[in-house]
Parts: sequence; structure tokens; C-alpha cells
Amino acid sequence: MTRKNPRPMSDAALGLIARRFAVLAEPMRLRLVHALFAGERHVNALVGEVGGTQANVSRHLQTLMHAHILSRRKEGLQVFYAIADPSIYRLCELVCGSIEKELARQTDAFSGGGR
Amino acid sequence: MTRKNPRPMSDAALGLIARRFAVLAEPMRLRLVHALFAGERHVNALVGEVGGTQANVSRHLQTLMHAHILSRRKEGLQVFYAIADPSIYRLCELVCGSIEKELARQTDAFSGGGR
DNA sequence: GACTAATATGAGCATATACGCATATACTTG
DNA sequence: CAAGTATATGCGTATATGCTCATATTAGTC
Repeated sequence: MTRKNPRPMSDAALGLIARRFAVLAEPMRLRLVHALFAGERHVNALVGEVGGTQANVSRHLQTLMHAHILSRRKEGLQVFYAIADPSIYRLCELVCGSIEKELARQTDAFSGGGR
Repeated sequence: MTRKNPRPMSDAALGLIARRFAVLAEPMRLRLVHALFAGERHVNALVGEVGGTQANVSRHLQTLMHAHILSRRKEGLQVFYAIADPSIYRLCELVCGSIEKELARQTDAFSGGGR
């Protein structure tokens, strides 16, 4: 499967794409996103679910917000975060699927048909 | 769109996913992947296409290889790399689509219906 | 084997960023 | 306005990683 006209992409576009991936390249942030798959949560709830300090969780939530992956809603003292970009679901599915396939391939190559 | 039972993921799984994203979080590597969308290339060809030093390109190709995103084929003096994990196509499509949508939304909010 | 070309790698430097600690800000209640 | 709770942020440190330069390795040619 190869594409025809892959014209050079602009540095700006590449930067945006790279940044997007970078935001998702942290276990703690993935934990937060994963927790939010179950629905909206406020900060303390997330701290309880994923562990780590409140400060750290808050920072990562900011990062995800600025990347437009999460949305933020204030209600009294609490701040609720939720998944804002639905493409995240498929993104994670794709990556997980790809990893599972790779692991299966390795397991296979090891125990299965050795030549 | 929320999922029902998002059981906590293992640290190992999260690490693998994060690493996957991290590998794609570099403009230079994205450039290489993008160039390879057009088909197999050898190292020098890639250096010519994406710019940068041979050493740097080689290193990034290693990184993509170890992440099982590229495959490697030696032919005489030259080494050919190619996309090995087809899920990369959809991954890039998804991210690009998401970014485009977000940019459109911002443009809209700015010039369009300001309340 | 000597020489050349293509690719990979070791070392050092510069930069980014995650984390912890302390503290600031925002909101509620009395 | 004082006190308390929930969240955000400034700062310092540790670690990771990208880049460059020089050199090693591998393979082909004479």
C-alpha cells in the first residue's frame, strides 16, 4: 500500500502532528485519557484513579487541554475534564491493535514455526 | 461516546503505547515516514529527500525500525527501508484529520459566528 | 589485500520535559 | 472578611533524547 503524490509537508504541519503524538506519549497522560473514556471526571477523582500528586495530574490535564484533546468545565470549586476530541478513541484502538498484532507475531515467531 | 469498563491498564501496556506515540512525535521521523509512503527508499535517497545529515537520518531509521514501524532490506551496499506497519497510514490520517478539524473550528470561531 | 562507497555508531553537548515541593489563585461557607 | 477546599503554577532538579562530528563497520571493486 503506497500513496501516489506525497508532496513534502510543511514544517508547520509536521510540527503540529509531532506535537499531537508527543502529547499522547506519556504514560500518565494516557492513564488520564483512559480514565476519561468512562466519562467526565473532576481533578481529585482523577488523582484518586490514576495516582500521582495533584500538581502533576493538574499539569498533565493542562497539557491535554491545550492540545484540544480534553475539554474543561468548572462547577463551583471543582473542574471537570472530559474527552473533547473523539478521534482519540480510534487512535488508541489503532495503536493497541498494532501493538497486539506485533506481540502476537513475535510470540508466533518464537514458539511457532521456527523455519 | 463513553466506554463501559475501562479497567486500569497495566504499566507495561501503557509504556508500550506511550513509546509508540513517542516514536512518531518527531518531525524528522514523520518526514521519513511520509517519504516512505511513496514506497521503499534507501538511506541516501532519504537523506536527499528529507534533508539533514546521514548520521541523523540513519539514527531515526533505527528508531523507527526498532518500533517495528519500518522494515529493512539490504541489497549490496545499500539498505532499503519501507513501511512495515500499515496501521501508520490510518494513524496519520486520523491525526491530520483531527488537526484540520480543530483548525477549521478555530478559524470559524474567529471570523464566523462570534456569538 | 588496498581502496572506495553506503550505512551505522560512540561521545559530547544542548534542550526539552516530567516530577516534587511549595505556594498562589479561585471559589464556597460561615 | 476569615477559613477551608479544589485546582493551578513557579521553580529547581533529574532524565531523556536529538543533533553534530568523528569514526567504525559492512560490502563491493580493482
